[in-house]
Amino acid sequence: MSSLAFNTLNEKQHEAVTTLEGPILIIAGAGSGKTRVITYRIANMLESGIPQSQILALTFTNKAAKEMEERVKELTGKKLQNLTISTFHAFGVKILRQDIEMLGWRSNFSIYDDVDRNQLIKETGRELGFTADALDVYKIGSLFSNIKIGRWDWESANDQYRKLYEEYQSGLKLYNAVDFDDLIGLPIKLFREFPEVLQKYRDRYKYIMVDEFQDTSIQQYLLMHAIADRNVAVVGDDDQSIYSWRGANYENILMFERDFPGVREIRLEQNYRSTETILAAANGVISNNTNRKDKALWSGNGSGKPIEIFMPENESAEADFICEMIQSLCISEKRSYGDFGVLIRANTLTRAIEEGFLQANIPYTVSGGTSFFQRKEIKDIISYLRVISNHDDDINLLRIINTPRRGIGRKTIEQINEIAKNQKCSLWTSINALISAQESPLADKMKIELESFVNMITEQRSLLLGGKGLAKKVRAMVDTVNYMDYLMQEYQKNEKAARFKFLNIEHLITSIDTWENNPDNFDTGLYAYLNRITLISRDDMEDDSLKGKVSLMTIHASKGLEFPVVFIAGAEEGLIPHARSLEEGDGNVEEERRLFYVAITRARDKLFISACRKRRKMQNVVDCTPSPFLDEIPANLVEYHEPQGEVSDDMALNILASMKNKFTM
DNA sequence: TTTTCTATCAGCAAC
DNA sequence: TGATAGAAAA
Repeated sequence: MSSLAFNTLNEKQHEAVTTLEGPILIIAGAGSGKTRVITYRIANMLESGIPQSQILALTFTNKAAKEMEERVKELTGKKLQNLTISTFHAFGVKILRQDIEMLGWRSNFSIYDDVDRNQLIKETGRELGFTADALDVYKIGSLFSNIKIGRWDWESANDQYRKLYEEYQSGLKLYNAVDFDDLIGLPIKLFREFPEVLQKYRDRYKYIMVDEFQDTSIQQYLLMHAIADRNVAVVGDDDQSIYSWRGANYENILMFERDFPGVREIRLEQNYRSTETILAAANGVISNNTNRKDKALWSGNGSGKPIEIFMPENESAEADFICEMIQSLCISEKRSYGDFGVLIRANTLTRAIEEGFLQANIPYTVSGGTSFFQRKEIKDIISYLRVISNHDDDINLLRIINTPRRGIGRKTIEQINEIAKNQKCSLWTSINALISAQESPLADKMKIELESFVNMITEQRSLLLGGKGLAKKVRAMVDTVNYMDYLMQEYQKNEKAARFKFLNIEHLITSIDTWENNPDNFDTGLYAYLNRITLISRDDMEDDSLKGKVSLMTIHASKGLEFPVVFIAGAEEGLIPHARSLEEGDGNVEEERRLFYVAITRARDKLFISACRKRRKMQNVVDCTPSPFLDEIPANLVEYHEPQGEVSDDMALNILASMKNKFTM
């Protein structure tokens, strides 16, 4: 008898969980128990005797992958050593580490994130003699990305950057590095050119699942399609497609039906998450979209409380409002801080709200934005590790060669670069050539500096690559390079900042420690660690730290999550829909609406929305209008709190007191 | 030649 | 507000 509690599934869910053979398309509305269906389905496969090694589940975020794995582990009580649950990108890395040598890279290649990529574009562009205004790396970066993911081609794009693109590509190869888009693109290339490699994967994976299918790009679809035989289950919801700017293409659903004949479609339409009020609001909004599959999402959770819309004077009043609400709900409804999610459209909006939290002493975590791993001090340390593991990684070498300051400045680097360019070699090789050259153009002093840098890296390499205890060794390395002294010196005038950065590094080392002591982790080497962290952009390093804290994040980052109480802050025209999306055409407005829909449907019990009347933008204060989407919420579900005009402090306190009263009843 | 200081510019979403 | 490029100072 199966130990799985199938009786807790509804009829449709049950169908999805027990249909293991053949292609299926699961249309899963918001809150319809999608994650549950996927985890039960995997557990069911395992119970039916399908070996772990044959199962491949692809997700969008690390968070989702991790959560899925944990839930399957709970359900089955098994060790999951051979089960592959990973993000598309992590799966790509896995393939490339195995076989990238066939494409001319070495298997210890570095993975460049956007910052690294833009840096490389800038360097390459300068060499090619682009002027500063033609070298908008942000734009060029996204152009290149769009080319790589197959959204644009050179016919339609701006040709003047074509040469730069080619140089950029050969730069990557020279430095033994790949960028994020390559993590999907190169495996496809590998499969095309070396069918025997593809066959390995086709032989292994017999059951494939894809989560958030509406957000997969054409390339990701192709990667999946290359491996898949016919037992493929894709799960998605076209109303929650919010990544078209990253190449998501909901026409993949049509392609899927074409490429896999006999698709069985299963619709999950019962929402288990939200109150009827919240769901009706969401449905009211999304029904304004023309381009969608019609759906009848319903909830049996009772009508619940009305949605409240506030119009604070400015962003700091908004922050105060959110803080007050959270604190009064903690008392009146015995909520804990972990019950709240505060959602925003753009990372720049976090500041005011964070300040509010700090002032009110409310514990919180921010995810997305300048994530932990994007912080300068963390990137520096990671750059050391990357150069230690891959000497030819020029971008990371440049980052650290003079950090902390070693007196190796622009002129010296130019000379190194010159040699590298002439010899078509990496900077590392070029430095070594300079050191051992008899007649060198460099001053002796510089030679000594460079030599000690090279020796330090080489020494660290032999230390870090052998044996156990990575965390300890990293700490020793940080000491060896005197990084802490460097911080103190650089931030003399701002001791707080220095202390903060100091702590971040401690944090990093602790996280390495927990990582290597995790019993589920069999490879605790440096490569494995670097492998893992390049793909983590959100701070899902410590799960337990999330408990008891208010979550502050972008709407994009909130996908797949839920909170008992949700605040949507900054619901203003120009933010949602974002001003940029209006410039680009009306398809984008529909995506903005879907984004707003995703935000609403994160809420279980109660939803607050706020739209400021004025907001600081850059240096000046701008008048704001509420988002037009607010009018699309049926009026009977909403309590509007109109602005009172200028409110004196006394009055504000009174209003607060009465609000608190209302919630203590 | 390298470091430090000052002025200027620009800001959507993420693996 | 932060990052970055160019100018002045060491």
